[in-house]
Amino acid sequence: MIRLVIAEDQTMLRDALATLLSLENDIEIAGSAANGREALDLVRHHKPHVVLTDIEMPGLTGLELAAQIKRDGLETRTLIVTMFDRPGYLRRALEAGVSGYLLKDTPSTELADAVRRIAAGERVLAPGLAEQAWSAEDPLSDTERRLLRLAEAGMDSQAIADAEGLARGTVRNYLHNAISKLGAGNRIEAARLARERGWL
Amino acid sequence: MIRLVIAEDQTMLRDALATLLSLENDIEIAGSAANGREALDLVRHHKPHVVLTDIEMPGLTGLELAAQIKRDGLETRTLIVTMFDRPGYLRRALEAGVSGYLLKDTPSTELADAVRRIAAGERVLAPGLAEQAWSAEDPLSDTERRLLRLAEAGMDSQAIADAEGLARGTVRNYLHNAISKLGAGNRIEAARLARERGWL
DNA sequence: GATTGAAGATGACACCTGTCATGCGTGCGG
DNA sequence: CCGCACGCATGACAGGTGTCATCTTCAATC
Repeated sequence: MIRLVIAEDQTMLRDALATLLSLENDIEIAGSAANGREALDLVRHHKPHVVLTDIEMPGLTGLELAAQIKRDGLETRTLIVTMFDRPGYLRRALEAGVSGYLLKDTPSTELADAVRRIAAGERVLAPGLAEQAWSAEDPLSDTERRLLRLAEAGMDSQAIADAEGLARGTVRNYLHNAISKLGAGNRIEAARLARERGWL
Repeated sequence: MIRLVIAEDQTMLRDALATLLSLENDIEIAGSAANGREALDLVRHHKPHVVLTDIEMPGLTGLELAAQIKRDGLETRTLIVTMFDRPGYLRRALEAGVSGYLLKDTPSTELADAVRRIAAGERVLAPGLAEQAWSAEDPLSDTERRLLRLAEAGMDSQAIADAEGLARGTVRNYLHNAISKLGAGNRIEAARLARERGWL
């Protein structure tokens, strides 16, 4: 019997997946969580064989959840199920030590099978994503990424500088670096490109 | 027996919902589609009592699907299930003549009930969204909306002017109008605000 | 036919951005 | 210890942006 914890912030999908998987004879749902923090508590308490998790969740992302489970030294393996086929995400997922990475447009019939294979110690990757994973390294530094996110929200250089305790000119330097690394023409395009590639 | 067609572009959620709802004794899945065009074909062919559809789908959106069903004079009622609680969406949905509007973080247990009530001719709205619907009218003109979308992608005023056959100054005037209507500080913030409210 | 109003254009001004050269500390490997 | 990269800052310049007053068309309306 495979013990499974589900973490997914969309209630409807979470419920549906739980119902679906509980129909399998060899899978038992130990619990389901609407955010990463709850999921971590459930994993620590139930020590399931597999945790099936979304990436983008309030509080703690699925990637951070996976990393924390590793750090705790738990045996629980992580299966990421996400909407995004952005190259950067898969790379960061593998670095976080996940055992599987599927897209939300995988047929649900393959899901139970993926859970079984992961419980058995195999690695399951969405087909066609494997090579793409190492295609382009994320060129952004942490600071560039952080400032780009603020710029994306519409803050001007001065506002970003105030928020980050930097000088206005320094903010523009960082954004300039990000823009040129990404081959963009301005901060808006840079943010868009970075987001498309999963670097934001 | 309620005949139901499902339209949802995420395979996993589509499958899961179909499985879930087919467990109900009084509901029968006549078909499921991954985009609006397919859904329209299925509806025209099967004439189901209810079509459960996402909004954002490739090709034909759920709102356009609902409007087309009305135009065809079919009896099929539409139930929108979407991620977004943007006020503009609900307003446009009601204008398109839908019978129900639920969010994807509704518990899936309420879904079958919503389908039944819609089949019975009732109207089902996500709680708390009802009043919000008419809260803020979309203040943007079509041109402002179009130019704002281009600006959002990172194009500068000159590039937008070239693309739209306008003068650079005119583009800036339109964006200025959009910015001030939305109470934003610049075009980036304006685009973000408009998108959050469902006006883009 | 005169009036009104919307859509688009122009020009001017202050301010913001992108770019680049340069300077200053701090820490780290040789 | 020296050098040197790195993070951060400064100043300057060209070009982009936000704002506003004003003008021209052109179609709708009275």
